[in-house]
Amino acid sequence: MSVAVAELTEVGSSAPLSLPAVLHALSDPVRLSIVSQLADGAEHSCNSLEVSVAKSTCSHHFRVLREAGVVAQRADGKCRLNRLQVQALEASFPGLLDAVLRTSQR
Amino acid sequence: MSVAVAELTEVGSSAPLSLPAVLHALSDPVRLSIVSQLADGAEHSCNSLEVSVAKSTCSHHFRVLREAGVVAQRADGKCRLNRLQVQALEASFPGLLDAVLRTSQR
DNA sequence: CGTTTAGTACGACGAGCATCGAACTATAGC
DNA sequence: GCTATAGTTCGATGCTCGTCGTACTAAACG
Repeated sequence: MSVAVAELTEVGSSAPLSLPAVLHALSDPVRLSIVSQLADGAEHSCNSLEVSVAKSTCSHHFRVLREAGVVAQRADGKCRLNRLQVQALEASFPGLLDAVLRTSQR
Repeated sequence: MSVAVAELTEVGSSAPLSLPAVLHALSDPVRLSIVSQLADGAEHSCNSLEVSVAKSTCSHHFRVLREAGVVAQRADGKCRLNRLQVQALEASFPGLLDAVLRTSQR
């Protein structure tokens, strides 16, 4: 079982982006909090975010977000920098991210 | 086991409306299809909608949608008429329903 | 090289979910 | 009253999910 080459440098930029998958990714409070903290447009490492779960659980949530195409991850030294896939989401589901962020950030 | 009185006339108009719950309700393809078919603003009975699952499964999905505050149900003769809770959703999560419907209806 | 730091992968566990068929309730029509 | 129609409720089943601890990988720092 070989791993896609792209996964080593950049993940999350070429998925079909299914609406149910995106909605499911956003339907968990922890993941919603992550997305909310990523909404400043900057890149954040995993542990620079405030999450209330164990490290492995956090990694799991990032994977769900990645596989749904909500976030992208980039290796930087010993950190992984995450950022919201704003443009891709906006292209597939215009207005959705804004609507979610507007109410979850409050 | 007594049933709440309100359930016989009207359900779904006084819930706190949690964003994760709404997103979860919308994250299932069958429920997304139901919501999409309800998007004309009219009331539809359960079996007037095109769903690909058994009657009991359909009933289950309507319950999830109801409990999340996405739809409301009203008894009418031997039918239950369902309608989208457009105003309540718009009040709590402005733009969300539009964003979801715009892409799921296509 | 050894150690710390950042994150992933792997089971494991318990809870929840989508699905079904069958039984039940209630309304409508004959 | 009987029957058909419309939904709900009730297990049961199998899958998925969120959570955790532990083990692992890889980069940085001494």
